Amino acid sequence: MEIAGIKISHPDKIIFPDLGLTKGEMVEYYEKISEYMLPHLKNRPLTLLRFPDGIEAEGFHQKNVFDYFPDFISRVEVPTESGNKMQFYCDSLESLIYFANQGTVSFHTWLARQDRLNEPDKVVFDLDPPDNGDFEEVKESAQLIKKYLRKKGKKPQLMTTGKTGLHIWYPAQRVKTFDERRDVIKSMALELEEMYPELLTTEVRIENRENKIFLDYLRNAYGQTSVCPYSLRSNASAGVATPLEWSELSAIDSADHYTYQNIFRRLGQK
DNA sequence: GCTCTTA
DNA sequence: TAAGAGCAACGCCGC
DNA sequence: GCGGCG
Ligand SMILES: [Mn+2]
Ligand SMILES: [Mn+2]
Repeated sequence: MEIAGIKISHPDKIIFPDLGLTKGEMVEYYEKISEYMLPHLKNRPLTLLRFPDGIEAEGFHQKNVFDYFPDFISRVEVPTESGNKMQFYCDSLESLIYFANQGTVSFHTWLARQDRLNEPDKVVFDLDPPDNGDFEEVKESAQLIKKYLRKKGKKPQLMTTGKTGLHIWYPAQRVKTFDERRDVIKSMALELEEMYPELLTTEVRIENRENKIFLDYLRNAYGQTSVCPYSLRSNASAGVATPLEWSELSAIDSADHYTYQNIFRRLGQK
């Protein structure tokens, strides 16, 4: 098996046991989704979530390039607390298929692009419901946050994460650093928590969240990542992070409404 | 998935 | 020859 | 400075 010039190893290996979904099928998924996904990946440093032995085995995160990565993988030097690291991004079908063949199930991207690492072009509010949380409350929270952001003149967008939560994000001009945006973003999150105290919490410590939805505004910082649109997720249903129109939200009953199995039906009809 | 270390 | 380890640590928060 | 968190 060969896709985009990449020789696919062990195409019959099972990656998602509950669905019987194989590595070959996963790679084909990323080939088919590439026209939708690549624009979101382009120029954004990445964290790969790799499960070479399937999602029920131990996986690992990867953010630094391995020596054996081929030359066509685009590199970017990233300053960190512990020194400069050579990281990478995905800007072609070839690299997307290469990463998938490496056992990558999920792609998590920066909110800033490779050429200006400290100036985000997106602001994200990540809604993380508690274990056994009610998805209807996540939907309600998303609508309330949408209304709040619109009142502030923003253009909030919606995405299912493919697991249990939703993302609400809006585009930003690359004129401020993460640090320069932090105070405003944090005060919006705190105000939302104050407006809807039954629904939302910004408590970092789980034991203080009282089973409310964690309004995770902390993604909006240097070096942090969140799941990329159209990435598969490492859950049994092979959920897909799916951008939605706001009008579609009422008809959705879970964050993994769209999956490997039905995402192309949706994209076909759009 | 792949490499490197150690046995 | 094979088994086992490593592969993210970073940035933030609140204490 | 440290543990917790994603
Ligand atoms: Mn989340
Ligand atoms: Mn989160």
